[in-house]
Amino acid sequence: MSEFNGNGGGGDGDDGDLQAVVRGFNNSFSTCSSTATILDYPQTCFSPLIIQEDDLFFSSFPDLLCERNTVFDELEELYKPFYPVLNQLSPQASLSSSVSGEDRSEPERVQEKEAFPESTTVAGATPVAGAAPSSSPLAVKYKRRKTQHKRVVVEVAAESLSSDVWAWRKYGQKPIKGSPHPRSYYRCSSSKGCLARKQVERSQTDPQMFVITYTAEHCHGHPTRKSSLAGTTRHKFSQPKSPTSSDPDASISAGSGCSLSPPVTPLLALQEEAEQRLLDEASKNSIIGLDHTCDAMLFDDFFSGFDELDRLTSDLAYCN
DNA sequence: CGTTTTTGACCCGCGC
DNA sequence: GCGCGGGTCAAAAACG
Repeated sequence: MSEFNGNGGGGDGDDGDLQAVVRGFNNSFSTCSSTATILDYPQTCFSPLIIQEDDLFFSSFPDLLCERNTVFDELEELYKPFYPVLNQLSPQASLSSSVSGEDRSEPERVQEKEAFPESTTVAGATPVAGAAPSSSPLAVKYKRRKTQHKRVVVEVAAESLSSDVWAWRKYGQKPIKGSPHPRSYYRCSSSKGCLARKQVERSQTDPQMFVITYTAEHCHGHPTRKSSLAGTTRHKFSQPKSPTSSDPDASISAGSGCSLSPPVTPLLALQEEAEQRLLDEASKNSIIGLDHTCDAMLFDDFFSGFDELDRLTSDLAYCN
C-alpha cells in the first residue's frame, strides 16, 4: 500500500506495533502496572451494590483490588450522578430485558443494522427490525460507521497490551491523516457474528502508549481462559510477515503471548472466569451508553453484567 | 487445512 | 454536489 508506506520510516514499525496490540488490553484492568486511563468519555456506572459486595471477591484477586482503588474508585465517582436513577431500577427486570446476544444468527450486516439503527435514539425505544431498508445490498453492507455511538477510548501502555481474553481478528489498517501511525481495525473472532470492534493506534503524544477504541459490544459470553485454550491456533498470532519488523513492540506480541494459562483446578477456572467476567463488565460498561447517557440499555446491560458476576461470585463461595 | 494477516479497492459520512 | 478521510470488504498470502 503505497499510501501507507508513504508515512515514512515509521510505517513498517507501526505494522509491528499494531500487531503487538492485537490482543488488546482487557487484562490491563487486572494489571497493577497498567496505566490504563479513560479518555474521551465519562464513565457511566459503577453500582453501589457491586462495590459493597465485592470486598471479599476483590480480596481474592489482589490485582483487581489494586486496580479497584484506582479505576474503580474513579468510575464510582463519575457514576454518582446515576445513583438516583439506578436505585429505581431492578436488576432482575433489567436482566430479562437485556437478553439479545444469544440468538444472533442472522448475517452480521443485518445485525449491525439493527444494533445501530441510524439516527435512532433510544431510551426505551425498541429497534425496528427490518426498518430502514436500503436501496441496494451494498448499501446494507456498508451501513454503519459514524452513526455508531457506543464507543470507548482507552489509552494503555504497551506492556498492558500483551494479553486479551478476547480473540481479535484484524480486518484492516489505514493510515490516519495527521498521524504518523496507522490505525488498525480488529473485530472479535471469539464468536461468529460478534459486533465488537476495536481500533488500535499508537498515541501521537506518547509513542509508548496505544490508543484503543472499542466499539459495540460482544454478543456472546466472555471466553474463558479454558475455552480459549481449547481453541486451536486462535491466540497464536502470527509473527509479522515483514522481515523489517524489528519493532520492540513486536517482541511484546511474540514474547508474552497470550498469558492464558490452563486452569489447574475447576475452582481456579471458575475464579478466572469470574475475574475475566468482571473485567469484561468493567470494560463493557465503559462502552455502554457513552453517547446515550440515559439510554435504558445502559442500565440493562450494566445490571445484567453484574448480575452474572454476582452469580459467579456465589458459585465461588459455594465452591469454597 | 483452517485461521489470521495483508492490502488495494470500495463505500459512506461529513464538511465545504 | 464534490472531495476527503475513515471504516470495511474480500482476495491472496502467510502461518501453525
